[in-house]
Amino acid sequence: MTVNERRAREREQRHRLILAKARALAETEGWDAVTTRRLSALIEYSQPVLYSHFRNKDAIVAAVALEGFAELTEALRRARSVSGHARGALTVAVETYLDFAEANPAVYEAMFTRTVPLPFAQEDTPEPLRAGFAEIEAVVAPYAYAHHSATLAEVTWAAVHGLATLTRDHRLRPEEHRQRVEVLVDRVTGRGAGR
Amino acid sequence: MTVNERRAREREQRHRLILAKARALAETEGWDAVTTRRLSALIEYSQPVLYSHFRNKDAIVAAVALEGFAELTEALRRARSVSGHARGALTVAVETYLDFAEANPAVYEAMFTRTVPLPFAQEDTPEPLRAGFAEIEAVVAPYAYAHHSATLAEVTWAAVHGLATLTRDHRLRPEEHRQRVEVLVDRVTGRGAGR
DNA sequence: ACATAAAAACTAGCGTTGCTAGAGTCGATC
DNA sequence: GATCGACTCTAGCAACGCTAGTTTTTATGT
Repeated sequence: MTVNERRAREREQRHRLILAKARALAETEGWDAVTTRRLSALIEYSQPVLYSHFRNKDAIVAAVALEGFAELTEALRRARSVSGHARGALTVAVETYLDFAEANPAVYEAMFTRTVPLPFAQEDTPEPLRAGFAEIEAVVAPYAYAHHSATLAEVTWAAVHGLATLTRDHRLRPEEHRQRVEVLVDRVTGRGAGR
Repeated sequence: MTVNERRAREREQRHRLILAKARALAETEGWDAVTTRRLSALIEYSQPVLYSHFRNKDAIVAAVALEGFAELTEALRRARSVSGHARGALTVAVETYLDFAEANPAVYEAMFTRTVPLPFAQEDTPEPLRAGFAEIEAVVAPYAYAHHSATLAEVTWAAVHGLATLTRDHRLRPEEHRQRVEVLVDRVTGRGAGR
């Protein structure tokens, strides 16, 4: 059975190679450049090999997206573990999120814009997605007050996600980035009236 | 010269027909179904006719997006004119925005997700876009406090836009929609701490 | 009324896309 | 060393956005 084990290992390796090449190509030239022909050339196999690993091209994008969720979640977790008191923690979390989106635009696009139908907010939500939301909830929980922390987490997530996409599409004034983060943190923490 | 005038009128009519059919098809079957062949069949002309009206397919999507901005702006303007005091006005504005996104998913996709490069937040921003942002700014201005109203407007826009897209992609708990709007309005108005 | 020139719309086709059927090759096992 | 199964490749399909070149239509001048 050791032969089959080696084969499985090699398949696994090639699986990761496909995702790595797809991701790299998407980051450098955009997702439109990620065609099955170019991708198969990059991995040095013929096109049909791709289809022995993934059902179709969308499944490749979805796999890259899932990687992205795991990485973003890990970045948020790390940020939360090193930052001190609560308000600073929220600022760091927001900046971490926005930095990730800016540093990995293609991955972020796969996660949200290329709207691959990943199951969210329901029974069969993949663990990385659930964990990512839990990170956001943890960092805003101190400010939920009368509301549920999950609801505040959803609204905060929406705001940060909105900033990420609108910034990416150059629809906000670039020089005001810092102020926007400040306003966002102020309002989420309930310091809106400037007390 | 009256002949040319008639021709220009007919061209204008066909121009609108193309946009109307493209929009309708996108809303019923999604933008992937809007191919140049299907669209040309719908307007009962051959494909090249499309290219005498628009540079390419993306230009058609962009034109639909611009229509959408004008309509959304008008909806916000109307909402603001009928709603009473400021806090209620913000709630109505948010609901109007989210209703528009939900009622016209394909148009909203053209406006934001199909990231057609429309010039934003700079010199040559088209009027409908500028006017739309002005509507948002007007409704949040009373709560800017120490900050600039434009900055609060950007953050608020991001939050509402985030809610619109995350809701569309089923990434938020559907039954909590109302609570999210309430939390959002609370925080934007600076009532976060529950005063 | 008819010929002519210009304007408009069509047919046909190019290169590229995602995906797949069927042929071919390689390697482990008896 | 032959055989059979697993794996990979070549070749090609239908559909895509877009365009060159031809045909048809339409307004004008005699």
